[in-house]
Amino acid sequence: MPVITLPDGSKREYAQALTVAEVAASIGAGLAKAALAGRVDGALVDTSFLIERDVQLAIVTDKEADGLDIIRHSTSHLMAYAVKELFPEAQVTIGPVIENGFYYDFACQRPFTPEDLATIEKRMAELAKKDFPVTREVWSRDNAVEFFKSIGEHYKAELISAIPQGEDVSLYREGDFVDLCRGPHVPSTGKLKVFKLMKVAGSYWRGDQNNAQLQRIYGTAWAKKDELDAYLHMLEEAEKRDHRKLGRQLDLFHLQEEAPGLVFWHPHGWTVWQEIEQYMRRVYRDNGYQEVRCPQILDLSLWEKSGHLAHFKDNMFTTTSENRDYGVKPMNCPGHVQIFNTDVRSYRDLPLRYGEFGSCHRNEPSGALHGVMRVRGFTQDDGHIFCTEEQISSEVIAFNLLLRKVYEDFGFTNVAVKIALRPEGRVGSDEVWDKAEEALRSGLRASGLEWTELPGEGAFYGPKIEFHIKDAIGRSWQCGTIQVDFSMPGRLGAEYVGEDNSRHTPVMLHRAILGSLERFIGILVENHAGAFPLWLAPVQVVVMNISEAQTDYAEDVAKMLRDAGLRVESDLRGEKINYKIREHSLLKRPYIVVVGDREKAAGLVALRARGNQDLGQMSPQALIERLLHEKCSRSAAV
RNA sequence: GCCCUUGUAGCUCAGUGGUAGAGCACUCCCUUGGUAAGGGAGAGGUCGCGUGUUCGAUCCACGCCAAGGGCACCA
Repeated sequence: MPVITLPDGSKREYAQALTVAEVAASIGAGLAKAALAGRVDGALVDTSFLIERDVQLAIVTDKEADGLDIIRHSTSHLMAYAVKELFPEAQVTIGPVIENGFYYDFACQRPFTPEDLATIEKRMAELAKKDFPVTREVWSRDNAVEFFKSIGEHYKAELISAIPQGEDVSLYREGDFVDLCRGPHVPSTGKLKVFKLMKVAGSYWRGDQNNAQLQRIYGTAWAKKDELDAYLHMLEEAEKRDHRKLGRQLDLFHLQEEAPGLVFWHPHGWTVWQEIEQYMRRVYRDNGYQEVRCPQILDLSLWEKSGHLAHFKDNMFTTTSENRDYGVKPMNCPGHVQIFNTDVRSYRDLPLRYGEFGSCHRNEPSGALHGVMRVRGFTQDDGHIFCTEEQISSEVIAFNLLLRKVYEDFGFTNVAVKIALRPEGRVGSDEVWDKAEEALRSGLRASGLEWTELPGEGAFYGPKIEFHIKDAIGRSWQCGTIQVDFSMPGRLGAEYVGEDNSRHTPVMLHRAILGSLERFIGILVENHAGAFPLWLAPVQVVVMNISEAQTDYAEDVAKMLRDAGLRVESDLRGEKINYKIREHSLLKRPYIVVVGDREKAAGLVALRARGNQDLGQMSPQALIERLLHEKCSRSAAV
């Protein structure tokens, strides 16, 4: 007779086998009502699961992450049910849980419109209200295939056919709807109360663009209404800090039809860029890199040799002159190798590090473009380290440290590390890949970092470590990378003379900290919602007069600040002080200096900081000291 | 590249088969005001581009371009 151990350690003995739901009911009516599923010896099961032996059991409710996932999963089935009722010709495929919600992919001739979403959502609410029991059935694989074929669900039949013969599959039934699913699901549709369909999109069957195009409907689902509201509010906030919107509002950059994926940097945006570039230039200098600059176009034969042409022909811009074909540089590495090759290098020269603010062009697919985050013309803080195999580990360790320091200076501390391993299409033998992958792992181990591994995601010439940073609203972006490359130096004829006085091929490490300047600035804009820390702010302080009588004094103050190296704007227009303050506050200027008769008479300034902070009066010298200190510390407002 | 949606003034957006409208921004005038919008006047648009249907197209149809949301891709 089963003895059930609950999460608090208490044990309950029952006279006979019983379901999770019955255990919940025996504990209390409230819990019985809240029960969405059970966790039996760590495995999630339906509330209908029959317990026949001694187990550890937890009743899963919407208070925990697993419960919410089950709600989301069941909501995706509910949506499929509604779609099948409204559009019987649609075929169902898969409908997994994702962050904050779920989606379901349908094969359907008729495209779903935004209006359809409202209709589907309404039907879902009706079906939920009917509180259909959601029941689990176990079928043999072959019967299931037969069944789905018979009801015209060919995608489902294909999915089940992939399951090994002889295995059973589970089907879930709610009302008139049956779907293949591993489960578990909520006990009845009435548990699904808080959901919203978000958008329709295209997708591919099994994620392969050679397959049929499906229609995906995304939805979000929550345990409580206020959680949904909070989520929708968060999305609104995210929209407000969209870099494309802020880029226009703050006059940082623009894009236009004639130059898809190419950025026009305006004076304010370029100021931010320059500040970052100068900072990174110091990083190069202080860490043993020599800055270089290579041609924008190179004879196609070089890209053939490097292997880039074979892999990325369709994504390269080319140009022709006097019967010669050139490739616009999509990468800086071959250029750096050319510089390396201009001299006989000794093992004593290694590691040799080159850095470049490398302007690259890649003809990205039109659908991939996204503001300044994914563009066709971009600039990498690209560096290449020529070294020996033995030096890889120490270089990886040093790079790690450096990257963290840089990210911290920009206000990013949440860094996720991933290793992308050998892809299917690659150059080099398996032994070389083994060596390269292990070199990266050992570098991370030595740095004391944790990482996750991404099989198949590496570059064609080598594995890479990727550094992803999280912005202020929790989105993750890949920025930094370091990649081991045993192939390209050999392909491009790079050599050094070793201690043994014979020639060797160096290892090449490709590395970038920011990734692309364009993307990094986009992330910075969104992370700070346009309110740049003082050292990056395009305009650091605005000086304004209250009336014409203080124009000269305001100009004097502005000059003092400018002479101290600060980026100053003065606003001496004959507008009311309220109006001017509002305008510059909306532009997120860090500091506003106001001078009226009182300040002029006393030789002082009144200081106002971003976020409605009145910092009172002070002398221009004290102001300068304060701002210079904050600027150098790179911290947010002191 | 694929699917869906969108494209009207500098920006945000209304609108109509009979060659267009608001708010903000802009220019000028009045106001010289002490910490987030003072008042008045004015200027500003080949309605993304092209072809077709029509007596007539910004509106309808088709094609193209670009953007947005996804998918696929990302050296």
